[in-house]
Amino acid sequence: MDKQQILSKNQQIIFDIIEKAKEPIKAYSILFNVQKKGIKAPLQVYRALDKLVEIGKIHKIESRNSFVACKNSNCQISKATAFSICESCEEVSEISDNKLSKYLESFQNKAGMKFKKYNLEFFGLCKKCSVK
Amino acid sequence: MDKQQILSKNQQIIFDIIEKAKEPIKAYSILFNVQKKGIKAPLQVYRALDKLVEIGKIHKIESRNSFVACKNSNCQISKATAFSICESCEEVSEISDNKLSKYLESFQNKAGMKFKKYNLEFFGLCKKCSVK
DNA sequence: TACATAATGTTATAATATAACATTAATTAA
DNA sequence: TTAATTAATGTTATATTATAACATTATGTA
Ligand SMILES: [Zn+2]
Ligand SMILES: [Zn+2]
Ligand SMILES: [Zn+2]
Ligand SMILES: [Zn+2]
Repeated sequence: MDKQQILSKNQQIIFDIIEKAKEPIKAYSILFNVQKKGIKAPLQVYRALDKLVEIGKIHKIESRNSFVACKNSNCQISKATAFSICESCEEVSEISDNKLSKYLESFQNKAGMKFKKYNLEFFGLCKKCSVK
Repeated sequence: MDKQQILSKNQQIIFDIIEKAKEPIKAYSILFNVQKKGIKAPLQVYRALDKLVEIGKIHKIESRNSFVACKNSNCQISKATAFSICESCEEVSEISDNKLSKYLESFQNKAGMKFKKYNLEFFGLCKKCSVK
């Protein structure tokens, strides 16, 4: 429940950038943004990203290779994530829907595999783009 | 409903390899496999992959950057896909579950965005790996 | 045939991500 | 409070994934 976590220097710098960004942001765009702060190598960015994903402060949008800050207090440490993605303007929102997450968390496939995690990405046109 | 489609030479070669593979296969692994058949450049592979995804003969496993043949006659032209992924052995299966797809196809988020497509990836341990 | 569209071939390069190894900082436990 | 352990950082090089740009050939259609 409690996501509180002390971030290291690089983790904090990189998290701040992702949180301030209004749209998903890519690793090398983050790298470009933090070079003035002394983070010079891709690996420094990727390590911070890995950790931030692990502790659920950010999520990776897999279909876009980009990252967003978590907007959802109950996506249990990044184990259950759902997003809507506009295929026109690329706007991404994290979906917070209790019924949906309950449904997916309890989903059992025929092979009886027990799931620990899921990621769901919906694609379509956002309201703005669908009137154009 | 009818996925029948005549494939071009490169598309057929690449589809055959993906279909024969028992596990998800990556673009450059496909490239390696088809070099003896005269397909020499990444772009030739990626173009065939794009087309095969578009017509629903294969799907991309986004979290793995790999491709599998569709095993499911009713995942309407790749618009609605769900997979289970074992985090230990990386086995991937396409989930075919009518209730799940009905549920997700009719899902409406709060922003009222109309979805045309979704992709869902479940992660866990397959039966084999969970007894280890 | 002629026109349009789809697919192919080719070279170069962009974008995304990790390996390997050395060093420093923070945490834990004797 | 020091030693041991673990987490984070720094750095260089390289691996992996994907697309741009342009020329050519094949296929479908009027
Ligand atoms: Zn979240
Ligand atoms: Zn939009
Ligand atoms: Zn399918
Ligand atoms: Zn397994």
